[in-house]
Amino acid sequence: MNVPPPTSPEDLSDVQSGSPATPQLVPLNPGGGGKATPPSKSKKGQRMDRSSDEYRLRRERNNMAVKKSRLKSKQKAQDTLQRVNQLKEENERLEAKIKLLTKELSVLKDLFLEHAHSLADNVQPASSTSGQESDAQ
Amino acid sequence: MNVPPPTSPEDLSDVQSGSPATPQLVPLNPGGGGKATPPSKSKKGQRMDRSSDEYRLRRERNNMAVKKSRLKSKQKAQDTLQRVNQLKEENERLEAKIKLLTKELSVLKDLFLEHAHSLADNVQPASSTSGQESDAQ
DNA sequence: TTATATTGCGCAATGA
DNA sequence: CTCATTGCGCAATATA
Repeated sequence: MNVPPPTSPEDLSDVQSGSPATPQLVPLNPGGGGKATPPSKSKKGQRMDRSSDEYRLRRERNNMAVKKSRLKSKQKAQDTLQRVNQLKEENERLEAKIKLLTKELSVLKDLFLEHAHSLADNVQPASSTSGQESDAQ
Repeated sequence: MNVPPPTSPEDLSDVQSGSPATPQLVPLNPGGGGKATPPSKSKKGQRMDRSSDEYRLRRERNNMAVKKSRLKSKQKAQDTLQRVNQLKEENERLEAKIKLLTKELSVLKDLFLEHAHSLADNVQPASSTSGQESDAQ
């Protein structure tokens, strides 16, 4: 994802002032040769001067983009966290409901058993006293 | 948690040196005032030279700490994401169970009604033909 | 006060 | 080319 300076990390120096105005910048020449603003400006391939307004503009834009991206990232993280809480709540709700339903079922089954006994006492002697059932996974 | 420079966001820095030999120096004078470097040598209180080995050491350590901290942060985020999936799964499981229980309940209730009708036909003439019930929230 | 942990920010390389 | 991401270093803070 990131490639550390493969051959030579030439950059450096900047340090600018945060508030006032003293962007007195540094010269910094590329090769040392004469070409300052040659005819064919191949602005690519070169590290570009930090003084160039082209450079400054690009930097500022990137800074904005970075800020935006990070904000977005942070937002997403927060949303995810919120989602966790939401899901936890819903989980509790569901478990409560399960508990309720289970209890209701239990009551009905008991009634059934009771009734079965009545029937047994009245019409049938006794065969098997089972009223169990298994729970599904 | 964090306190963004309320009055002046002075920061800006950077300058990463790829090569060991770098900076020649950056004076950096306070503004004008009187106490710049008080009588004795209070190595603190000032911005410290970037060439000091003390400085370099501190920087390197901080860089390590930053790296560590960010790694940790990233880990946590990932865990949170995983937690979301886990909760979503459990939620589905619970909903399935609810569905099952609801169905079971429905069956039992129908049996009850059926039975009730039988009883009515056998022992009781007829009172009310209602077999409705409401569902609890 | 010192040491480490967090956080915001700019830079540059790289991905889209 | 422009914008979005991401690793990294710096410095200001926050914690310990």
